[in-house]
Amino acid sequence: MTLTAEFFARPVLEVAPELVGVTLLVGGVGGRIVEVEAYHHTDAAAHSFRGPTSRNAVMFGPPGYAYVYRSYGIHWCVNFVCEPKGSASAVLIRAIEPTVGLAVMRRRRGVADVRLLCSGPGRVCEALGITHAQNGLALDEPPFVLFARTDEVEVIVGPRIGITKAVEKPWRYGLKGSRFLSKPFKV
DNA sequence: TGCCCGATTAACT
DNA sequence: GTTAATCGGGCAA
Repeated sequence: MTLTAEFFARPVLEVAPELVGVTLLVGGVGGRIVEVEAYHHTDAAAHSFRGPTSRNAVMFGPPGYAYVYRSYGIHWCVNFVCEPKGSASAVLIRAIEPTVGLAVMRRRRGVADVRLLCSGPGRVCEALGITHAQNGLALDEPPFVLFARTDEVEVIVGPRIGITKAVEKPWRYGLKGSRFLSKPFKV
């Protein structure tokens, strides 16, 4: 079962934990999402907090689209836009358990260790070949494919990583016990 | 226009 | 543990 736009047209705090365990492929390469973070437009840490700009325009559009931005001038990071159009809320994909296209991902990343392929938002984009070229593309059309969870998963919650505003909000979600998290969750 | 800083990563000591 | 790489957004002047 693949995910469609309706899946994303709900509150971001509801969608984010449900993305843990979902399989993401880009151009036939990817794996199971094990870590995400939610960003809401009323949240000082969100790019959309200060209103629309050319960079974050996709966040202000309809749900079910990819928002890709450049991080620290070096890396790409990918978000899935949620909620009704205009809410400007999205889920950052922070880590994936690589399952499909291991050889392609190893070549793109230049590392052999499977645990280092997709454990971090910049690493996910490099391994899956996501760049500015995918900004604004629909998540239910090629090159994107999203497969719904097939089993129940246990999701753990904690504060988000790498931000300086709204640090206390527990809007990071992870797959319990996964070896592929970007950082461990505090017990 | 200029300056500071960031939803990061890898390579250092 | 610290720091360089590298650039666009946001804000002050």
